[in-house]
Amino acid sequence: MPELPEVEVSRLGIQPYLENHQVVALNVFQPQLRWLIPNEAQDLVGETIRAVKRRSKYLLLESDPGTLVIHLGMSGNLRVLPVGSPLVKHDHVELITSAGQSLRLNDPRRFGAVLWQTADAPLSQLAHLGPEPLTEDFADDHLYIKSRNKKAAVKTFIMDNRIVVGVGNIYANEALFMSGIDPRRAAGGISKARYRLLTETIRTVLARAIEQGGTTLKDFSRADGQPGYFAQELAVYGQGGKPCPRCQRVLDDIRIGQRSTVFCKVCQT
DNA sequence: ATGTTGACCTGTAAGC
DNA sequence: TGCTTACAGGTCAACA
Repeated sequence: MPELPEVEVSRLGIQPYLENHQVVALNVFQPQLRWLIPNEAQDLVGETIRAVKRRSKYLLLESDPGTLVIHLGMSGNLRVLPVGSPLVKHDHVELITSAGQSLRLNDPRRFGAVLWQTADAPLSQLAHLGPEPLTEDFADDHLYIKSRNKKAAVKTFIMDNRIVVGVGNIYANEALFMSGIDPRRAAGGISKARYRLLTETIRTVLARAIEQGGTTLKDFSRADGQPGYFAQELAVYGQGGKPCPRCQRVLDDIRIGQRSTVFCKVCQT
């Protein structure tokens, strides 16, 4: 569900309620998410959350003894509510702060995760991630250099977290359309100039989506329950069979790596 | 090594 | 009205 913009919107929404606040309780109603929630996560109770950060699509609640790591998977959502608000179906975890707020993780499909990381036990999930697309680490020629001799489709390539993080299916489709690149092309056969354009497009589309509060397709919402408004700016995602916004030809809807891929055979080469 | 596929799980919509 | 199938924002392990 959430790609980088939606995770960042969630981070911005929960940060004021968590940062510099003490954790009073971590209540687990369903420990079996993507992985079993470790008992060590209870080490957060009694600690002060020093910072709320993000790496890739992982949210990081940092305290002195360790970091609570939250991933929203495909259907996860975070809300901040007053303590005692009624639980709803698929509320799996709640974190209660000394300010009387309850952070709720709701995740119908349970592909999300809650993990605990310490200096002694770094998480493998965070170990081999590529650069953050909205920082200097995502260099202009990074994609070009990494793609040489790669035969996989360029869409699969930019969705690979080892190459660059945070580009999920929505924004991969959008960025490739905006760059005029056919998503089926082998990553290794694309020019340096086109990768520079794609790099810039990935930066701008992600930043724009964050500005708009993310993309709400069905169930994503901000921590205050409000939807994001980027869905109305989507050019191709979910628009298969409709006219291309640029040339009016019918948009193709195919599968690449088991993910729906929408593109224009005229505008994307 | 690289590329591809199945698996995890629930909800919803479409087709018969 | 059912029942079955396909698909959905992600990622990881197991294969060829």
